[in-house]
Amino acid sequence: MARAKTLKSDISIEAVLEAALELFSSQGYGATSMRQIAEKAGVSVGNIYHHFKNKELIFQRLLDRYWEIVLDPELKLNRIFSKAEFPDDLEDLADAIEEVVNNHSRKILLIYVDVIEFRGAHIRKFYETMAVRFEAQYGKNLAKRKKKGELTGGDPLVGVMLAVRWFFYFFTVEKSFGVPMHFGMDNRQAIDEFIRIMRYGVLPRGNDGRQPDKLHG
Amino acid sequence: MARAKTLKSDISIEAVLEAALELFSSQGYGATSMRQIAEKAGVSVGNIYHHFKNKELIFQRLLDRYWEIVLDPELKLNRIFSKAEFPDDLEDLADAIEEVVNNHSRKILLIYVDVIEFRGAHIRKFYETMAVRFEAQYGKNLAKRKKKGELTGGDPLVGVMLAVRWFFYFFTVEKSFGVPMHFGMDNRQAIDEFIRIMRYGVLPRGNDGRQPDKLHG
DNA sequence: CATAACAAACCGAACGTTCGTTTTGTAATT
DNA sequence: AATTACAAAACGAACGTTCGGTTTGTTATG
Repeated sequence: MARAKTLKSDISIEAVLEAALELFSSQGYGATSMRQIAEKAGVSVGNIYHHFKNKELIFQRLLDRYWEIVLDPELKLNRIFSKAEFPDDLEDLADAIEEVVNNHSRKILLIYVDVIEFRGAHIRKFYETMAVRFEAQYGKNLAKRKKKGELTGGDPLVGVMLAVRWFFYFFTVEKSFGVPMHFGMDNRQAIDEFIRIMRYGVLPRGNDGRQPDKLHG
Repeated sequence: MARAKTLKSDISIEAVLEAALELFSSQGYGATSMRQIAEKAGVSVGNIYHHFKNKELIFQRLLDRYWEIVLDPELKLNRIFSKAEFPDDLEDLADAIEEVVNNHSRKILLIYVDVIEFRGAHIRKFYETMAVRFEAQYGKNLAKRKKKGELTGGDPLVGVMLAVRWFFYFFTVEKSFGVPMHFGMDNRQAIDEFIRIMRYGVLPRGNDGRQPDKLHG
């Protein structure tokens, strides 16, 4: 099959996916009709079914695209991961995550749609394998730094994951929940505070007489 | 109007709200029909409209109930807030938040439904006033402790809000996203690590040569 | 090069249902 | 008798998917 046909298909498929992304992320999955998608994409309902077997496969495809993006080694965020310089990379992590959230906020909303309407069926694997992915990227280097006394506490991998997950969530609330400055300050300031807390904690250093490895109370 | 009529009404209203909560939190708002709610509640569609003007008011009512719960001064979590003992109260905060999330996970999912289907219209106020509420509870005591050198860094109120919001999010992912142990460890362990990081940070204390108030890089 | 056959892209109506809300009653309570 | 709780049918739509075509692009053939 030659190029013109492929091109026509690709254009229609892309229009359908784009329309569906906009509608699913602003109405939910079940409340979005195929007619709405068709109208928004500028194609017929029959044509959608020519390219996609059913509605759920459209949804699945959109989420798969998001996983492709966030797992792409060329993504700025993943390049920071591969350098494994935590906690020195916290500022860079925050910036890169803000960029991902700003560029892909609608796809991120699909995660919540999935949680509600599919009980997380299409996102489970990504979250279940999260710890393993971070271990693969940061494990070696963190172990080395811990051994050299450059990091303290328990498993430093938790620090990485906490920071990353938190930044994703924070920027999503700011952008998609419609509550900018929900910490009572602008993003930059809030991120600086988070980073400080993650690096140094909230308890003073030096003459506080408390041991870092002793749990309180 | 006397008691028997009120009782009948209350029973029906409660059944409708309970049915709607289950359906909205597992299907989304737009994909849940009034006939489904009626059937699940064991009443007629007409009867729902007798008690509620329209579908959205049911949804609104459910969220209002959640705000009532989380803002109730008698709630264990709010009693911890009122004592304002951060960061000593971190363990208690985590426990109380886990309890809220476990008891009200469906209502919490409505927040995400609102973000997607109503662009956060019914939840905005709660998040917008978050910082102010924390300031009212913790502001005075944190300022005192900071002045006495018991806390370090910038605004300690950020530490409280970070902890609380993070705990809510973490437990929600564990419970409602269907990915228990998504940090590669059980809840208890993960929470212990978070608390340690929030108190002491990930950088060692003592001979690290870095000043806590100096931003990195 | 022109043409016919073929395959894929595309369309819109139809199938068998379902929807939010209103209307018109009945039953129960006051 | 008046009011409230409740039910079921009706109003004016809308839905996921299939079906029976039409249109467009490609390939094979003379």
